[in-house]
Amino acid sequence: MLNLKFIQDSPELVIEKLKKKNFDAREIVDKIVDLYRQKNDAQQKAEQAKSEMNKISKEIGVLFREGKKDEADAAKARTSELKDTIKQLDSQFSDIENKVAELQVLLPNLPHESVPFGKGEEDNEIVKTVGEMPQLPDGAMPHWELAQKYNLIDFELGVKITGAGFPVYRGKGCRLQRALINFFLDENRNAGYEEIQPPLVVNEDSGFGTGQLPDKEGQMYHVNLDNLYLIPTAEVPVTNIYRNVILDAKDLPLKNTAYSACFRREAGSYGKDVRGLNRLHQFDKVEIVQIAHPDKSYGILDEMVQHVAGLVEKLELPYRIVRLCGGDLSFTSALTYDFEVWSAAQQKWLEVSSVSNFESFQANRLKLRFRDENSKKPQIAHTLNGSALALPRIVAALLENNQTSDGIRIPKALVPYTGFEKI
RNA sequence: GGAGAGAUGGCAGAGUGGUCGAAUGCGGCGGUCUUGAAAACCGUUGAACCGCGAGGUUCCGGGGGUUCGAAUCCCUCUCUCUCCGCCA
Repeated sequence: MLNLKFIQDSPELVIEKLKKKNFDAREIVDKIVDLYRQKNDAQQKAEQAKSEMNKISKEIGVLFREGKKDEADAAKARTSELKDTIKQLDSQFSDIENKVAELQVLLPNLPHESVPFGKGEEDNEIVKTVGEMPQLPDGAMPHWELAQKYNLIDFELGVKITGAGFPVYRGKGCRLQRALINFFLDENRNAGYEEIQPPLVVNEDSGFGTGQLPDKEGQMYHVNLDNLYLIPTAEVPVTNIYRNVILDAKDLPLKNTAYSACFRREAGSYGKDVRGLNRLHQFDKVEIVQIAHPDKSYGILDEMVQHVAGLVEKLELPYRIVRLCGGDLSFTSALTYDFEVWSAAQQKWLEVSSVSNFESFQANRLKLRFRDENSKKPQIAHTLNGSALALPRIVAALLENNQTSDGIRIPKALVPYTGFEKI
């Protein structure tokens, strides 16, 4: 969420910048500014009254100790009115504060300067395209047919056991999965990321911290009985490691990587692009997360983009990097680069990674701060994350792009992990 | 699932109605000493909000209550730990 003082100080800037996200913030911002003033007013009055009350209470204490009971009782009489006033001002203050907090959470993050204007996908900016699109042999198949032909993935079985979007992998399909996970984790570790194995289920506070709650509740599976949520990405538990933490500036940037299963309800997205591995309710992903000094976060974003590009290149997949336009940018992100790989049989670009700088948006919610030697006060850090990488669409592209008349070729970098060169 | 205990500063751990934002120890930071370091000694060391400032307010798991006054008493919720049972 955006910092209150910042909204108060530059309301027009907030409104102007959010236009790029096609978000009309005027009404909310105006209300916040107005309420903020009221809040401070109530706070000052309440604090003044409390200050007086504290003073009297202390006096009474002294009087009692000196045995001056009568004087003490007289002083007590003076407090009853003050008590009522405090109660009233306090509730007024907290009412306003709650309202402000409710409104504050409705404002999306401000987009970065470089974010292009636009409504949706079609307005995203293609930063670069790398690699050659393969010419497939006659009779080339989409990955769901290949998966069946080589007995790698059974979608029907998943339906039986759970439902659509929960595929069952088997045999070499499983080994390919494990190979990718290990490959990604090793590559990330070599790039300085510490590996984490987080819980796959999180509480409400964690969901709020990274921005899934309260607004996007419908996207997560909810365990009603315990009021816990299945994670939609390892970003949630990993970033929440640092909730309510004050870090030392010299420890920044902090780099973590984690493999996890991810669970997404994907409500409302049925029908389109859900064939095969294109969109699942459960999938595997290796995530990278960084906690950064605000001055460094954009340099780090570039570094993360470079790192992810390296992974895709080692897998020999044609890809492109896309800078999301304002309309396609997520609620929490300031700048996002999507990685899309070419799925040769589907003749489609598939998103396999999303690398974002959230600046202080998540950190504000998380109360994630760091202490600088120069500044006495802790300040809010920046958070970034990206997929490195999400498996299903990588698998889809690998199967489709590398199919030959006598099997599916495994990219060289992956062979030490799979233990076979061909499926 | 049954029974019990507990939640205090970065950590450990005192504190059971008033000068307690909180003893003490460890850790951190600064200094003295030293060629340097260790040890020892001295000092210092939480956060949020309001205010131009002086300063003020709040925070001892969350919420509510009693009281002039609550870390301390009462109610309630949550969480953690221990033992037993079951179990990967």
